[in-house]
Amino acid sequence: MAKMLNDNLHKNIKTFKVIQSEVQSINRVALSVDCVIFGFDENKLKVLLIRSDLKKYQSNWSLLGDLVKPDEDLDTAAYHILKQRTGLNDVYLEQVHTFGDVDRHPAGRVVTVAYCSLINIQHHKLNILDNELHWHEVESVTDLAFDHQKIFKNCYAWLQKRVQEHPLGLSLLPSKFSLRELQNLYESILNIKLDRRNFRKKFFAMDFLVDMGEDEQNVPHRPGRLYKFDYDKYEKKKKTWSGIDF
Amino acid sequence: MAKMLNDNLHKNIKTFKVIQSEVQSINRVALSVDCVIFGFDENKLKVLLIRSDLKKYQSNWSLLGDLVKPDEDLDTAAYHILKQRTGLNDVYLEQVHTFGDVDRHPAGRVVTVAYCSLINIQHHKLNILDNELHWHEVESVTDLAFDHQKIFKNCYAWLQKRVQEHPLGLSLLPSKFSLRELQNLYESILNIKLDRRNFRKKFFAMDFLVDMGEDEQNVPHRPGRLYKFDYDKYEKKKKTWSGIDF
DNA sequence: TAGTTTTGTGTAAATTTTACACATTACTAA
DNA sequence: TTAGTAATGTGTAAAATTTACACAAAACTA
Repeated sequence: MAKMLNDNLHKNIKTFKVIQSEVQSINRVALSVDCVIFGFDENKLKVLLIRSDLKKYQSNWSLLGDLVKPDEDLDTAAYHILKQRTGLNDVYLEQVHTFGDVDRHPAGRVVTVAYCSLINIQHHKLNILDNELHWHEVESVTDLAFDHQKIFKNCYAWLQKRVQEHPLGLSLLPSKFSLRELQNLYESILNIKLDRRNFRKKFFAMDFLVDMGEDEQNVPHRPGRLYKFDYDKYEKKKKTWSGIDF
Repeated sequence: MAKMLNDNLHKNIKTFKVIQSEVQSINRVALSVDCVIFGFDENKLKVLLIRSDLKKYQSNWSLLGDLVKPDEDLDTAAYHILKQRTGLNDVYLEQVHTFGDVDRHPAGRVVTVAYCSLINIQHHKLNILDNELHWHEVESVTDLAFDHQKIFKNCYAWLQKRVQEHPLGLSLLPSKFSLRELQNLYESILNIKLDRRNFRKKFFAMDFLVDMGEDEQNVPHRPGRLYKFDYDKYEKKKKTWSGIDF
């Protein structure tokens, strides 16, 4: 019995060493994170891009990314990029997909984890002019560097789907917003027109909007009422069953 | 002008070399794929697990995974695992999430990309007894090795959501199935009871079921009609707008 | 003060979802 | 053969949700 335990122990140690050597040796790849940072301005959905490191003076834009350090969690690495580029702290960030085709990057095997982030475009302004950063309308994003066009397309599709089932889209607006702003947001993201009365009815029925008792300022027309979104209430009510439908 | 081009060229080459050295040197991690393989048998949703490599004789199960080779695409690596473990070729496989916390694996930094796979449990039978593989009811899956419990939980939740909006669940059934089997499947995955008449009405209304003109065999009661799912039709009709609802 | 633009509101029709029961079929066991 | 069992197959009425649609009021502009 003691022998058997001993055997097992040796076997375990041996197996562990095999795994450890595999992990430490040749079977390793470079890992990066790329952030698709969405913003909303002038009633347009926009994405933050940077001039590609490579071919710096050609017209190739790319997503904001960086290599993941060996002592850095994936999510942390993505947050770092956001912090560094936008100066923002509490942003909506969600992992979307990992792209790992062998030949996706010219510098060798680099696997990249794509994140989507949604920020209120008013809140930063900084760190933009310094660098080679620019906001681009999503419709006009073409010819990104590497496989970034594919990554972007994937993330944009993800957003269009996600925004219908989760209130993440509201991260693109100021914390106080009018129903018109909200509707414009959805219309821009989804690229559709919605009926104004039905849109309101829908959102009021969800019962997550809190009337702020204030109206819009400085609009050249009748000002609309301002609301905020009650995330706590949403978290409590979150539904798991939406019905089979495809 | 020629000088400027030359400068740019040098700058590009320099930048490229910096990136290349970063990619090739220290900033690398081991990468694995882990497959959550779902099956459906005896009206239960099941998952295929293997005894952990480490602690081989303790009761620790783990997901099926392997390191990704430097010349292997991620999806390919996941397919390899399925092929190797189940002998199956054309299985439903989809990437779900990447787990990359620094300390998630005892053997060092290993980032893992989780895939979900859905297979028809009848079709393999093979490669099971040879190894330390077993089908486990999803409800009784606890204490998986490493962070596999977390990965499994994430993938199971993903399946419950995904199955409501996409017909991937049908991959768990034989190609010809009765409506009872289909309903049992949904009830098991979602852990709910559904009204039989409304369930039928729903599926017939979707209009993707093709009547095979055959009935069930060897059932100890009145046999039900067999149908298959028309994937081509589904692909054409796929909806993008499901309505804002959360 | 007239014109422009946008807000805020309700209702009727159509569609979808829900709840619910009974006759029929095939097998099993006495 | 027959009674019992277990599942199939089917329809309808009520409730809830979604859709289409128009006009008065508010704020600004010229």
